[in-house]
Amino acid sequence: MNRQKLDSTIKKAEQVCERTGSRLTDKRRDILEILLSSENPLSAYDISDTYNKKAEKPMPTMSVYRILDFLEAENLAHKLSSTNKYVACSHIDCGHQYEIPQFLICAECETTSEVAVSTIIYEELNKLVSKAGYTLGNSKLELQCLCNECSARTV
Amino acid sequence: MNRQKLDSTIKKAEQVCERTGSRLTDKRRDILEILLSSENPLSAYDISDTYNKKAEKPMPTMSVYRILDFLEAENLAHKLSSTNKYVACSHIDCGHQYEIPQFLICAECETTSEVAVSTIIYEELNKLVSKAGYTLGNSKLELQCLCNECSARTV
DNA sequence: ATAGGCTATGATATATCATATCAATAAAAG
DNA sequence: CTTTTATTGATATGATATATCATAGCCTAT
Repeated sequence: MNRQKLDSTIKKAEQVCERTGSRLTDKRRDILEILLSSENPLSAYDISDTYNKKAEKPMPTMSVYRILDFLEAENLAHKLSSTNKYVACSHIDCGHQYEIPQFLICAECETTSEVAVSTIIYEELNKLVSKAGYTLGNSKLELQCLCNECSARTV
Repeated sequence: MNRQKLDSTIKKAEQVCERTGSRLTDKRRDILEILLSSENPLSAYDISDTYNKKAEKPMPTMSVYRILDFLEAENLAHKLSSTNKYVACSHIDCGHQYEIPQFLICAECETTSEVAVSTIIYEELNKLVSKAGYTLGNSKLELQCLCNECSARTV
């Protein structure tokens, strides 16, 4: 992500926080920037390593976890539970309504795309879930895939 | 799961292993039985605790992990990555073709149901995935839900 | 039957991921 | 400016998981 895009995304993120009455502090912004700048999902320890390489004052990983919790609560970041890693939300810019996010994760290189679940999938899932005696909650979908590059390599 | 059902499921599991040229050893069978007998998903450490309560000779958790890997490879068990817990496959008995398993996990009590993904969902997912430049791999779907009981309680 | 190879398990260490708790500091509100 | 609340730091610990090397059990062929 280039600097200009990054700045505008951060600005959007600040607005999101304003609306919920929370604050995007310097450290929170730094962590969000690290996520936005990364091609791939990062673990909490990856993030604190990255942060600490640049910062004068190191941040303990425990603070990173807290900040990640905050970013998740604001829907600015997501945790991928299949890999225990974190990504920035891809839709901060577009001020989207919150939908079920779906992650396509390359099993080889971990490249990850976030797309919204299509209405038809959502409806079908809902049917299935209620037939089984459950109510659908705030779910994320994580799909193990191969990206085209890795797919080509492994042929 | 009652004893009779359990025994017939284990027998099926043995056949599955025979077909792949692997062995369902005593310990592997014991672990599978623990999973089959449990209402809820269990962590590897839960499993070794359960095992060690009954066994004369305790099994180290590391062996449990190895056995879980084996059971997963044979599709006799699944790992739920959203909770880091393990469940027996619900479809050992029916000798099903392997399909995308979908887990409905109650966010309150962890009660879990396994259902197969409907064809329509599968097709829609495939479309989405290829449009995004990926190929769908061996995925599982995990949905955070509320079961009817917990749903009633929290109203 | 037994020697050799293969599979399965045990034992130990260590890596990785995450939460709890209490103290210190910074920001907001009165 | 001082009280209150939100944020961050520091330390300890818990929970989950892998790596590695050693040992034991089992198959198969001579």
